[in-house]
Amino acid sequence: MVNDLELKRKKPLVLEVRDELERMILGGEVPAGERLNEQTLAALMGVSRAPVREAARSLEKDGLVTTVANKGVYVRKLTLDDALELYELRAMVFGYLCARVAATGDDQALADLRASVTRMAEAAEREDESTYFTENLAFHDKIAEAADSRRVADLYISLCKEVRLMRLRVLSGPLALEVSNQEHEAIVRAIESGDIKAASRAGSQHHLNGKQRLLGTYSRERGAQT
Amino acid sequence: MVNDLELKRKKPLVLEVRDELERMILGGEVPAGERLNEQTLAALMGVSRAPVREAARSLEKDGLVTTVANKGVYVRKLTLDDALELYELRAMVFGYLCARVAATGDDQALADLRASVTRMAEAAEREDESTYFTENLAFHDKIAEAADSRRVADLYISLCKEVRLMRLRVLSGPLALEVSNQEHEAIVRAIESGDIKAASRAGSQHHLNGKQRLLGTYSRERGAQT
DNA sequence: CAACGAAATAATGTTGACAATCGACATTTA
DNA sequence: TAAATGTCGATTGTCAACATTATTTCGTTG
Repeated sequence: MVNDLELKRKKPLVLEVRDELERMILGGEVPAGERLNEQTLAALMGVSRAPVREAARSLEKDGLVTTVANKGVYVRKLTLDDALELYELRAMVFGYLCARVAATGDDQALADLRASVTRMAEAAEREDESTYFTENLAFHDKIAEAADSRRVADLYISLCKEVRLMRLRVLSGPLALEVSNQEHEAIVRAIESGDIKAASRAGSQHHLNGKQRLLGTYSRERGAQT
Repeated sequence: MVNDLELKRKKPLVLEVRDELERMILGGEVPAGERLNEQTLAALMGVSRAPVREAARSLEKDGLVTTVANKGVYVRKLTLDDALELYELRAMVFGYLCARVAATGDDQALADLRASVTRMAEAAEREDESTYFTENLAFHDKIAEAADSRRVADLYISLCKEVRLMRLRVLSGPLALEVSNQEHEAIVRAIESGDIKAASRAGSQHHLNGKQRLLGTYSRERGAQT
């Protein structure tokens, strides 16, 4: 029975640990630059050091931590320049993904994307930033999946997590949500029309605009500080 | 018992194992699709299973192997479509790297690149494919380094290794070497002139041309077979 | 009192052993 | 005979102990 299998879902231990560590890092429970102590974490989760070690190495491949030989693994600390580079890289990769979806996209995936944009529009209307944030992540994941290119999709998802290390709040204020979702709308429209180049451009532009929003946020903060 | 590996223990053991595995895979000693047996490899290198395991996980992040739970790690087998995607992805990333070098490149790096192109020209003249192959890899690595963006450079180098999984010989014949190096020449010239967009275009085009050469190779082989 | 160095401490790196899991083969049964 | 099931062997997953390396502490010395 299917239900039985789902009930006793037994993910490999290392994946459990990995997800927990990722949650702690992206959730901000452990600050950037902090060292992850293997045996402390192992004791905390009630497992041995081996799975923790392996999970940490797995996170390294996603760029969330950096490993220093004989010293340990540290939560990666991004500089502004690092973040800007990530935005540009993401823009390229996302443009590629959008182009692929436009070229090969099936109707089901397209309908999902449409529905997602609608939900985000509603969340933006309500100024519900939390819901918008979650749905926004899901929207981008959907495009990555629909592009049917595991290698590139994994890369893109990894880049998105990496950016989240900075714990930015560039999408705040009702106007920002509105503007951001208009870009989503443009992406979906380009994909629907099957215009590959337009889809690529719309996808890239979305993250390049995000980069500009980030720069705006920083210069504003800097102006407020001084 | 003392072993060769134990003597040169300057580098972390896992890196030694990693490099050895990578050499075996890229060198074609273990065929694509083959499973890597942990304890066999451990015994072969005179170490325990843990470093082998960790090295294998490290190779997974570079896309050289895939891991199946409770079954083991397998040398990744690329389809033609996979390879074509990799070429496009590489083209984007390499274009970005070239643009960065053009924007920030220091004179020393530029001189190195020039010298590298000269050496490749000489190798092409002699029809020395082996030397050209090695120098070609070094040339691309140099650009990745000079771009001063560890994250993207690592990605690019990783993508190049991944492509090598297919063990293609698209660069064979004196004409191919000549043409390929003309593209290198164009890249260096664009970088020297500081023209960022031209550098990006030249870099991308280089790998897109490589993709076309690959397609040509395949259709020719297919034609010969049938 | 500052500076150097050695011992103590704590962390990671490595190892071999044990447990869990999967695939293959043999056995049973309808 | 063929399908279902039980058992076995091999391999990965996990663990606790040991070795090595980095850091800290504290005493000695100039």
